[in-house]
Amino acid sequence: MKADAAIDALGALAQEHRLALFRLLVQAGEGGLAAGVIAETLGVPNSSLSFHLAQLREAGLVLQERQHRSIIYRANYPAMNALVAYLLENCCAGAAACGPDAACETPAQERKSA
Amino acid sequence: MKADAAIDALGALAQEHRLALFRLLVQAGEGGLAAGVIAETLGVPNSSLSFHLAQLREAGLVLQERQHRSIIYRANYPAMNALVAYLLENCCAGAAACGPDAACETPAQERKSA
DNA sequence: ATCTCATTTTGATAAATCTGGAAATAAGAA
DNA sequence: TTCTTATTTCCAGATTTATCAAAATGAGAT
Repeated sequence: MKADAAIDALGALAQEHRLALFRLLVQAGEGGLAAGVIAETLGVPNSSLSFHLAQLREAGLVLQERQHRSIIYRANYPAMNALVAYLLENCCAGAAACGPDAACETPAQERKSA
Repeated sequence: MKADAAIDALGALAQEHRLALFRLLVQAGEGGLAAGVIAETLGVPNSSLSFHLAQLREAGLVLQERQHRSIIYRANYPAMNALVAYLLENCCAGAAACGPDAACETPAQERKSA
């Protein structure tokens, strides 16, 4: 992952409605949710929600697919994984000094290849 | 972690210089780096860097400590861990459907308690 | 073809953010 | 104290972002 992509993704998540929206999709799983359902769940006007969905989609964090009359959105898990990996890259220069709270313990290192 | 804190952290990271700065500190490890060293490394004017350091500090992502004439900044690893955990919370509603690229495999779940 | 529902685009306004020089502050050195 | 170095605060302007009603689009249903 390149810096620009990470900035886009982080910026997309750094907003009240979009963060709630993304977490909603993350928790919804592979089935995803229709735009209208999301708007109602979050209590956001359709036009605003559409704007935020577009931001997340342009950032690569969500995928969209038409299903009958609705458009289904779902979280792009690999993209989220790549973002986390980017943040933790080369954490602590590999030093053992990272400690248990350092976020760069073994699981995080594995995440790099995801 | 609450939504507001996560938004602050994500917003702090969603900027070219701050993302480079944070990653620099993450890779620098517990020793941290002086503000001046960071400014020179990133090629950013002092006043701008100070602004960005303050953003990251207010978001809780970096810690500062005076050392002689310099002020040393270092990454707040537990805060970063909490942010990642917040994003992955209740991923896929615990369904096995997450798959290998779902970012919510076992290591991610462990992250929640960090 | 027409009707209806679901979603997106438009457009205008309001609010927040980034930038960097100059001045101010903080703390050790001479 | 005075000098020097390190960092932050102030300021103004330029850029980006959020909001949402209204109009436009898209795709089944009748």
